[in-house]
Amino acid sequence: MLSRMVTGLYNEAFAEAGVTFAQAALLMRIFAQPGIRQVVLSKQVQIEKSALSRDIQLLQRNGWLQPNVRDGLNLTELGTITAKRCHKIWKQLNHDIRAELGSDAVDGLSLLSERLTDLKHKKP
Amino acid sequence: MLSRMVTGLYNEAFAEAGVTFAQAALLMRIFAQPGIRQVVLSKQVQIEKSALSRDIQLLQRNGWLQPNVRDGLNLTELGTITAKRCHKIWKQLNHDIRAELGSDAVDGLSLLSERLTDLKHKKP
DNA sequence: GATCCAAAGTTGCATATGCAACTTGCGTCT
DNA sequence: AGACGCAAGTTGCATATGCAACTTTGGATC
Repeated sequence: MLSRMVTGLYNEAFAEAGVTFAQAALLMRIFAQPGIRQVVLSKQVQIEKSALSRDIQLLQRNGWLQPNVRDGLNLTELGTITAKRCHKIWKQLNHDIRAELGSDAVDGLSLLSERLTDLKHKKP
Repeated sequence: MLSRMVTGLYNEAFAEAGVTFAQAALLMRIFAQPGIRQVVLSKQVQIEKSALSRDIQLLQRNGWLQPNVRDGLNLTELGTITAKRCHKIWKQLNHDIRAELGSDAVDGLSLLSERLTDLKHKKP
């Protein structure tokens, strides 16, 4: 479906930096919020805590995260470099996508995302 | 991210019929196009052939698909019933979602999807 | 008819994800 | 201090997915 196509595009772009899309998103957020806890992060990215836990372990294995994970997440130097690289790719990618698909379509997605998040906060 | 939320919603709805969102989509398509080949289906739903092959095996294990898969996919009676049930849920769900998120947002998604598909056809 | 090829399908290996059950650790309450 | 409990994290089990390598199969060629 749709998400498969989008994810495919993004993964392709980030492959250059040796990371997947999901990993890139995490790296950038940890970069922006050093010492963040898994619970908080999992809410931000809407990933189940167990899934996140595993993604984190993967980042660790790749040498991007400092070991003592349970007291907050912190990047290694290598991780920091990678995060910065990801951010550059990310900006470029967003730019390209707006160009290719049209700003209106992209904004539509953001709108949808907001409304969904609102729902989540009201309903459950 | 976004797709996680959406997928979550859809899975929740289809859980009632004992199927996941992905499985429901396949069942409905096979219902609409009996005897369809995996290659064709994989293009329609934009799933890699290997992933599809496994999804198909799963449908078989659940007793929804007839065994001789390599000569075209056909539902069993049970599968047909399930597919119909899925279709009902699907219609309901789309209706609800338009109501909750607004038709404009949903239409925006469709637009995006079209443009992406166009891209796929031009580029590669 | 035997051979060989390209397309279809499957399998090995890896990531990403969710739910439910379990573990751990820290703080509270008595 | 000691027992208890909740919140954070982890682990078991399952689906969903992609890429690359392999197998199978139905035809086309000769």
